[in-house]
Amino acid sequence: MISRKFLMGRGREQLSISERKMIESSISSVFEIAARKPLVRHGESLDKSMLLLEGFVCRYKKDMTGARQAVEFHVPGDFLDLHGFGLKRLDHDIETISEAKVATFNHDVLTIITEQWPNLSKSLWFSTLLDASMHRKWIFSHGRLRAEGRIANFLCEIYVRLDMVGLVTDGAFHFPLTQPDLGEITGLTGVHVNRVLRSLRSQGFFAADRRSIQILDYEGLARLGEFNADYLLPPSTSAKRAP
Amino acid sequence: MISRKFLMGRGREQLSISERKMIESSISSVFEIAARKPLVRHGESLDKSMLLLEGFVCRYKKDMTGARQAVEFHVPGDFLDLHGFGLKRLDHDIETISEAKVATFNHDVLTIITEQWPNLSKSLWFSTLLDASMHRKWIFSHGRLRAEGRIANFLCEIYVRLDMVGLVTDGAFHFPLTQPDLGEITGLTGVHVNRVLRSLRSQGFFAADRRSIQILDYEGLARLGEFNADYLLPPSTSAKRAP
DNA sequence: CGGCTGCTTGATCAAGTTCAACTTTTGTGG
DNA sequence: CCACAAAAGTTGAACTTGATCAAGCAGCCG
Repeated sequence: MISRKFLMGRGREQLSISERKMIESSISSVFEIAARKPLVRHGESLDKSMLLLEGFVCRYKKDMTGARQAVEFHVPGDFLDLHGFGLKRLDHDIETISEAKVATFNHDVLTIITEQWPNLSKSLWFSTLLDASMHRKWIFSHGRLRAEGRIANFLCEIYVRLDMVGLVTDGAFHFPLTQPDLGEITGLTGVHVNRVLRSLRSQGFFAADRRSIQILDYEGLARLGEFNADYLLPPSTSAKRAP
Repeated sequence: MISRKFLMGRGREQLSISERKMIESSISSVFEIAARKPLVRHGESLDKSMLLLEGFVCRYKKDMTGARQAVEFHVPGDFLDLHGFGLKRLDHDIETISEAKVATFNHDVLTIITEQWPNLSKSLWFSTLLDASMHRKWIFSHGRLRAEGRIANFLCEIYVRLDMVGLVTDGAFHFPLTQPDLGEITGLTGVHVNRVLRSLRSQGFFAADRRSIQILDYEGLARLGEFNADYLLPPSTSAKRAP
């Protein structure tokens, strides 16, 4: 079922069988795309929205010099540009970080959902509210935390979000981000990310090999990064964290 | 009409007469509140949402030490906690900055709107998408701009948003924020805000008396703060900016 | 193989914080 | 309305964080 990870990561209301079927039948196409490719460019007009099925994707705003600030990091189960359904165009770019698999939903089908499927609509709205909640956490992180805290905070976020969609095994997960990527996310330079990562690694908070990370001390990272998963409103069945 | 500023600031779709009447009749109460008072505390469960009619309000996340990071600044016409309708509880606090006047909407009435008034629902959803868009601009500002740029950027934001709801006259507007307030918004200390403000003032970008600001060089501030009002998706009738 | 990108490390520099002191303004109670 | 306390505004000096500049090394892709 294509919507499975969406329901794991973003679903909070119970959906009926017919509602799930409606989601599945709303999909207009599924495609794969290589790493480091643009999915949406800011300002272009949109007539469909994309659900990420596999891989990692990031949204970016560019500064005057072309340097990028990431504004959201996406894991499987996330809609990538559902905001585009309401706004019709985006104020930022969307690009893959790893190779990815994506399902698309035409906006005219989403319009039918908003008109005839109130419970599903609410679920879509809810998903965009979660995006906003994640945005607020990033504002907090960038405004109040020092480099070490920001990085610890982001590691906690991705760990918890990947765990929600079943992509963490024994505290470890696939993590193909480069140090410059982390810099674009945390508002630091790649050089400084390098120094902080090493310090965190040497303190035993996590271990990393080429393309994956294992979290060794989630509690410690959460303390450093002042991280609390409540902002994700985790499904009530498991209000606990830190598996 | 109580929803007038909402329509000026957040309305993008044409609403019918009956839809406007529905909004007006959905209001359950209107109240006034003093400056520096809490409106919503994080985590508390919500059964109504508030529309700001007059005054300034801010949303905050607190760090470990109790220091606050503002995550959104609200002007008249903004819903303050519409996100609470979907999320049922907030991850942050909402507090008045000035004295304020607020209209409340019970969630059961909003539920009726989502079930029976698709066009109105979309308008409410759109308003929360604009909040997310503003959040993203703050992430960019905090992640990529230096102190001077961040402050210039915020001054542009508030100037444009207040202008949209008709609260700017000859480039001037009521502005009761203290320098520590600006620090909580921009992620800087009050001391540094002081130095930067003075530098901007002495360069002729704006003038300030006790409780108001007059923007003298919007273009210059926008350049400094890398500000572009597109992210607010201004009503198409006036895609122009910088009155 | 060659070149690009990322990773690593050191040295220097600049931005912004912290601490401290003092002045001005604002709000409150008598 | 005045006195006083609390908060905001201002300024300087020392200090810290992270950026910038620079250089060498290691993977990876074509």
